[in-house]
Amino acid sequence: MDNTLSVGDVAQRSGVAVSTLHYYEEKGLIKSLRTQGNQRRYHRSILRRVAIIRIAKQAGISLRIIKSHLEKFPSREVSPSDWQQMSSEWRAMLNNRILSLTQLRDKLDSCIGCGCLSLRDCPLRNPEDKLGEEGPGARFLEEEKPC
Amino acid sequence: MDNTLSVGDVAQRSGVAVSTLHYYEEKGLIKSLRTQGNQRRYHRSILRRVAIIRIAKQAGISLRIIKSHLEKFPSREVSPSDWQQMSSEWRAMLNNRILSLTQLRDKLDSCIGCGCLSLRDCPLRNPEDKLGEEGPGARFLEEEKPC
DNA sequence: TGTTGACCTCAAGTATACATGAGGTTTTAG
DNA sequence: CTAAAACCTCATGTATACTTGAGGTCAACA
Repeated sequence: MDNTLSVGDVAQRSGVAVSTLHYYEEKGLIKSLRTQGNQRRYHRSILRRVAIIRIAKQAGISLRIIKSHLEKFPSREVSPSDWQQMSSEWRAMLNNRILSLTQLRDKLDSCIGCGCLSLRDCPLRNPEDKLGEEGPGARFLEEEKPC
Repeated sequence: MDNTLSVGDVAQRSGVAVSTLHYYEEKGLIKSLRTQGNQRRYHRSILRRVAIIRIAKQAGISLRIIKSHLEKFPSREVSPSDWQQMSSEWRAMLNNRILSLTQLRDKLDSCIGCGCLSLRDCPLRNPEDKLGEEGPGARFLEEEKPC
């Protein structure tokens, strides 16, 4: 009761499992102090950190990316302005994702109209829609006779 | 050249790898006829089917879900009206996803304003935002002192 | 002080969605 | 007809994000 938190405490209060906290630590997203007996103890700021991780995951951001953002604040507590910067970056990622999905949906609509999937003309065939699959995923689609 | 397609043909024309087609077949999303020599041969309608799978995946729909939709048209060719029904169902999923992400983004915005993450009040802490994680994911978050 | 619940590490398992490679067969082009 | 390209199956590997379990230790309460 020395105002540090055990894993169990953090698990309960943050809503993630103990095993998940172990995992995050192993992956370098969070850190812990240890008692004499080697048990994890956390500063209260861990809750903010874990909340950030949860939020980012909800937004579909991978742990790898989240880690790279959090690494800017290794042990130091994440300040409001840090958070502000991170969240505005994530906002951009979210916007991209939303945009892609919206475009896809609208294409779907136009295809409901045409009922075609006539691969040559169907907007859904457009290989430019990558939807967040980064990297050179050079997909090449061949032509197809109209339906 | 009997107007059926080999896996290689389908791979090239649909833009998915041969191993992926094998995988889809194993998982029951697609089917093939076989030559005397046990090689896969596909009807041209496979291209539409694979296109649908690709589109749905882009929308973030899992193969399991895609399969369940495609199972309504086991071997029969997917007709325009089938496609219309599927795509309108997927449109709804897309809309949900877009909505969740948009809400998350807006909450992010309001949190940029407050800079807080004061877990009790922060809208981002709201455990109702499940963002497509179906099932009873009963997350319980404990309270936290405001920042 | 005892014992029970919480905690530790490390290995292995789970699920998704494939890719890769070995070892062997089939098809096709010249 | 022959050789290369394409194909086959089956096993194993990869990446992400964890969970589960074994075997053992620590801490808090009565």
